Amino acid sequence: MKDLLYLKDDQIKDFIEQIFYAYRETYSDPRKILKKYSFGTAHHRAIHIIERHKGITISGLLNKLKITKQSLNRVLRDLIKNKSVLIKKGEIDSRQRHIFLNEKGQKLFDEIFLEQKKRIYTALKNSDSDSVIKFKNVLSKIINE
Amino acid sequence: MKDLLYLKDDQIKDFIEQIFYAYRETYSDPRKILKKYSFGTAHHRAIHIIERHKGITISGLLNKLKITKQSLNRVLRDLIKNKSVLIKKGEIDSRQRHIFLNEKGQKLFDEIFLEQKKRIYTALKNSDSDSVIKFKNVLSKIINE
DNA sequence: ATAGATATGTCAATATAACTGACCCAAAAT
DNA sequence: ATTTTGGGTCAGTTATATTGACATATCTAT
Repeated sequence: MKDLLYLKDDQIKDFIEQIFYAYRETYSDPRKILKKYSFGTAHHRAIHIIERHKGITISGLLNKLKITKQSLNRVLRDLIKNKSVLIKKGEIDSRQRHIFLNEKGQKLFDEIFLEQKKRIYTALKNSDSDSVIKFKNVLSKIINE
Repeated sequence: MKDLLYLKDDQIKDFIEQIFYAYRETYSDPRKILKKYSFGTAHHRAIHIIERHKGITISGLLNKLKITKQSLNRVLRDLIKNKSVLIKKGEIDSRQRHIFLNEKGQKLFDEIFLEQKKRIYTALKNSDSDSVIKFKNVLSKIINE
């Protein structure tokens, strides 16, 4: 058994602070781009998850975003109106809606991502692959509960 | 030169998604406690930074939180009213205000932290010390720009 | 001593993104 | 046939941020 010095409260407090900064900076980078389309971070988060989980259902998206369906509805309405997002009725279960980015939405995502990527890319480029793997592992553990 | 496979866009997109989850979960854990005191996450973030940077000035706090002074003012007013936070005039530069948690504020911080700590503690406990060091390093690089 | 810069405080209006609660319909599951 | 599930929507409210304008005290530099 190691001494677990790295589990000291101060270290944990630092992580809590750093996670806040990492999130804030990562998601504030593309705000100018979003503003061009009159979108905010709420739209960004939805677009991001839709791009990563193509065809996700409404309830699937709700589970990832952890917001109310009323909140999601407003965001999706904006994205649909803008023709960035496309909704398809489920073929198996026609109550369900499957959500996709269409061409316009994908272009918007790409533009956002290009901006947002810089920060992460630079950080990873200056780290070795073992660090990146371990970063990913710890991050996963923080999320998984 | 390695192949840098770990810098593929999909990996970066995953990180962007995971950083969002990590932040959201870490900061939503203590919401019930905050609600007892009629505080929200804005108060929480301020308390956290004040605890980690005792005696920080208003402008120092603004630089860390990256909000406007009007926003911070509302939060600080609540915390002062609640007697969780104490403001001292600067001795060297009396324009400055130094911000501290007083006993009540420290107790509140401790209560919040106890709840919030669980998630991080568990994640770190299940990682080796090398992983924790490397997690910290990559996280720092993400923040530093 | 005075002029300008800095640190902070505050009023007012507005924007964004979330919430609660109450309903509704259509389709699936029992 | 009834209940449950997936989704949609109206209305009102809350939390947290913004912009812009100004005010005051104190420090710095000339």
